[in-house]
Amino acid sequence: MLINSQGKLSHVDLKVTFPLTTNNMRVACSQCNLRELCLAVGLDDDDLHKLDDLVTKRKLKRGQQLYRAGDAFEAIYAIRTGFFKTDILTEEGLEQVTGFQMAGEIIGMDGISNEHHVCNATALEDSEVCIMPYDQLEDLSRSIKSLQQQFHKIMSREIVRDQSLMILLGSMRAEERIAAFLLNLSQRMHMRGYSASEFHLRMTREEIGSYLGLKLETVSRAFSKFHDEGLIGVQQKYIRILNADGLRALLNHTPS
Amino acid sequence: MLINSQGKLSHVDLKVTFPLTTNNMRVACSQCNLRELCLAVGLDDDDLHKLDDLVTKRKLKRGQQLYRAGDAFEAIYAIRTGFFKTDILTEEGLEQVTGFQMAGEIIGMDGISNEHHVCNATALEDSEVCIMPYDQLEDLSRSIKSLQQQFHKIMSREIVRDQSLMILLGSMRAEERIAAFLLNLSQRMHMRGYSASEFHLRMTREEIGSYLGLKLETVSRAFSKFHDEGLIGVQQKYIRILNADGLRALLNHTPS
DNA sequence: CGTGGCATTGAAAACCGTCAAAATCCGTGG
DNA sequence: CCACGGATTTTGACGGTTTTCAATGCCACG
Repeated sequence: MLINSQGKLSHVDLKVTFPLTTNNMRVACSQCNLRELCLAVGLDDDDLHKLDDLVTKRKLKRGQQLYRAGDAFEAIYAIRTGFFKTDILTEEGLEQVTGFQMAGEIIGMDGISNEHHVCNATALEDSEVCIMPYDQLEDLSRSIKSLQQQFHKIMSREIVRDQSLMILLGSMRAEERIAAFLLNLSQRMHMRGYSASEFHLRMTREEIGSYLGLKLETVSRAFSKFHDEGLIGVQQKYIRILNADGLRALLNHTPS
Repeated sequence: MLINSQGKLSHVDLKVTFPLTTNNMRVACSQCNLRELCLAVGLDDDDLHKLDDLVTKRKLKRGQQLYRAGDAFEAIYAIRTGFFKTDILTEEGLEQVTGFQMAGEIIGMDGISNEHHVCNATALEDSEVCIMPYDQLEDLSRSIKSLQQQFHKIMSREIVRDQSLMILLGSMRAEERIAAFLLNLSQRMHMRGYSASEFHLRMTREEIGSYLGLKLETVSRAFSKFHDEGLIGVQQKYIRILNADGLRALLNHTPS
């Protein structure tokens, strides 16, 4: 039974996801309840089993890194459970968070271009990933058209996601960014069957700020302001969305 | 002979690039002097000809749009000559530039994810593109491994590029952003055989500002300041890089 | 029960945006 | 070829937003 780390039962249809082979590092895409989010979209049973054959899994403790900038690129990863951040160390030694990823999302594609990863991927809670060796995935996607298409869509989606963030960073004020961030998190939790209206942040204020191009104090102040206005409940990392429309309203009319 | 729109001769090895077929919309990747930047990297002659067969070309006048947000996604495009911008209209009706693209670069991959383009692509000078119908390209890349690999690398490079811009937008000050922008342009001109130290900007101050998350006045002020400091020469859109190391120095030590 | 990381809050300063006016450029048409 | 008009750019003064610096408080964890 899929339980997230808060002990909250997911709404999605859940089945015990046992390995299909004797090797307990194996995992079956065909049995995975995240397959509609993942590379497995659109694959028939036969092809799903071929995908199964190249996937292994790995558990990570909170704080562990899945890969680091500079590591040779060998695989892309599908998050089965848990929560990750990706970040880059700038030349001045500052950390910049480039994304937060949750179950069903694919990470590591930054490494394809020069065969080395350009960012770090760190588990922000105990997590489990599917490892998909890239050369095998390439081979398989030449023989399975729908796998090829899905892979391309996932890469393209990453491009589009990055562009949304560029717009956020390039054109929104601090409070707009934070409202957008909360609404985005809320929606992604909801898509995965969790409550859209209350959740635990897995990251610090500093990591949120780094992601949004703001200082941690600014993030904290915006949370406090939203709290005072009755838009959200804030108790440290526990967030309740009390007035989602109110948050959305902050995004629409440009105040200036 | 490849002449750019300023009449400046490119340094790269140049040949007359005649169409290989009677259809003068055809164009030969095998004869293209940009093939080392494009999808054709790593293809042998035989495979190059297969790629030739699916490529057509199109000319655009300055100001014409190659595709618009919402258009059905049909093809990706390699820029043969000219200069483009991609931008998105935000919900509030503000334009946000997401990139400037020049010869040898591939655009349109944002459309793969939902089969519609999410941004507009506009020629900033008279330009010519290679049209690569996406379904045919997918088919071909299933039969040519090196084409598949190159295509994946190009998509990944786009992801990495977007992440660099996220870092710029998230962690740099106005003058750092503009120094980085000028150095990036300079380097890309140089890679294409043009002078790294003098070039014409194809875009307005407002478009630069939109791209960098700044207002046009801030861009103008930074140009003036760099000019006063002897780092660059500025005459409207004509830019000379007088002290590239000085510009780079602005990026390294964080002033605060 | 203390310790250290994390978060909150305040005050002051820096940075960039806004508004406004003038200058320059470019394309067009006379 | 030159004059005109609109778009673009430059520059200044001011104000708002966010950062910076600093101090305090909170919580989780050993």
